[in-house]
Amino acid sequence: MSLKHAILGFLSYTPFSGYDLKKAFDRSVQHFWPADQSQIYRTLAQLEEQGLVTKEVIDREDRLDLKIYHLTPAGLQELQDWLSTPLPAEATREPFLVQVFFAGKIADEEIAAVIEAEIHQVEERVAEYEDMYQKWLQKFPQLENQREFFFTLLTLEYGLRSNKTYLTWLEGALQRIRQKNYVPKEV
Amino acid sequence: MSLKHAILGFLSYTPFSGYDLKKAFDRSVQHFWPADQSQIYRTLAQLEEQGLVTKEVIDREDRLDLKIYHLTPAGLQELQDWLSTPLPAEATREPFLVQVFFAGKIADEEIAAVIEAEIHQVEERVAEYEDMYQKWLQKFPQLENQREFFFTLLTLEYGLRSNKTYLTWLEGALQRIRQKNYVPKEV
DNA sequence: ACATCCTATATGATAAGTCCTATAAGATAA
DNA sequence: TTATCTTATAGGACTTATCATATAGGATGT
Repeated sequence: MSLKHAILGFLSYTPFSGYDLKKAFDRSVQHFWPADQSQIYRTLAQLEEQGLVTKEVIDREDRLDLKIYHLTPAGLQELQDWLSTPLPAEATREPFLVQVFFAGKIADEEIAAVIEAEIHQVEERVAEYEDMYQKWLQKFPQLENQREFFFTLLTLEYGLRSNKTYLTWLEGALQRIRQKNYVPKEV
Repeated sequence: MSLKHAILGFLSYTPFSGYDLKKAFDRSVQHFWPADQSQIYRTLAQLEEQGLVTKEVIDREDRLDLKIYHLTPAGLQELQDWLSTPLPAEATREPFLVQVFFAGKIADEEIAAVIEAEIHQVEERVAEYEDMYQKWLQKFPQLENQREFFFTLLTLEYGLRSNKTYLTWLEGALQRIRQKNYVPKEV
């Protein structure tokens, strides 16, 4: 489970409430590790049980208690162990490829429409990443901890590159379907 | 759930037993939709309840009963509806990117080793896909239903292209880490 | 004044998938 | 002969994640 380690990762920078963790996920790793709000709270409870984080309860009189989670030394150790251990080959699930795989069962115009819809989604994603990347590039020279942000930017760079490749493939596929050119390419 | 639709997809070609479905998954879509054996049986039971498949029980005397599943007209309709409906943007989970994202918390040599391990995995995958692709290319001219196989090959082509892009990114990242060059690139 | 949104935490139900194990018999290898 | 592999189906326990909903107060807008 990476959610656990992603939470430890965020807490390794600064303590967080569950609520702020959710916002941190949505702002940064959402594209490769989305996190459900309720799952964050449940995972925090687990991490506390395991002694990897501690809970600081802040009594705010009128308002609800605020719960701030802190990384423990054991938590930092667990994070670093996980970060430096290669993961077993994962199985990505890509339902869109399942659609393409069985597209022989529907008409060309139908699969073409599905591919077009996918192209629009990917184009939006690429534009969004491009935007994020430019913003980071501008901020970068003034940053302390450039090494830390380098890794953040690496993941964005991956998002950009992989989605651009994806887009190229999608566009090529669409073209070949429209031309009724069902002959595979030499790759 | 795509497993349901992938099963309907296979059954749209020919009836299958649960056991043979598992083999079909492992031979073809395993890289983008792996299927657990017990889940296949459970999903087949569900599909039968929903009237999308029918079960033919073959009594083989000494041996265990063999259960062959057939697609119903409703099953074919469900498959075609699903195939021609664009999917909502999915959230891919990529634990490796989580590792890279938080790699600032470990030493360069440690993250470099993790990246190297990933490179090896991806190289193997690319070699495997290249092999599969060449085999298909040779078979292709003699095939009937070239259009159907075109879509199969498209997914393989995607696997090749995306993994090659991934490899390029991994190698670039490794190089920059080794050179302690933490400056982002213009993308 | 009323509605809606934001902050903030949390539970119940369900879905999807994994892992382990059980059962049963034929085929193959050492 | 014994062990392992392949064929063949299936249930139990568990994990991970999602969705809906509940509670509670503050802030903002119309």
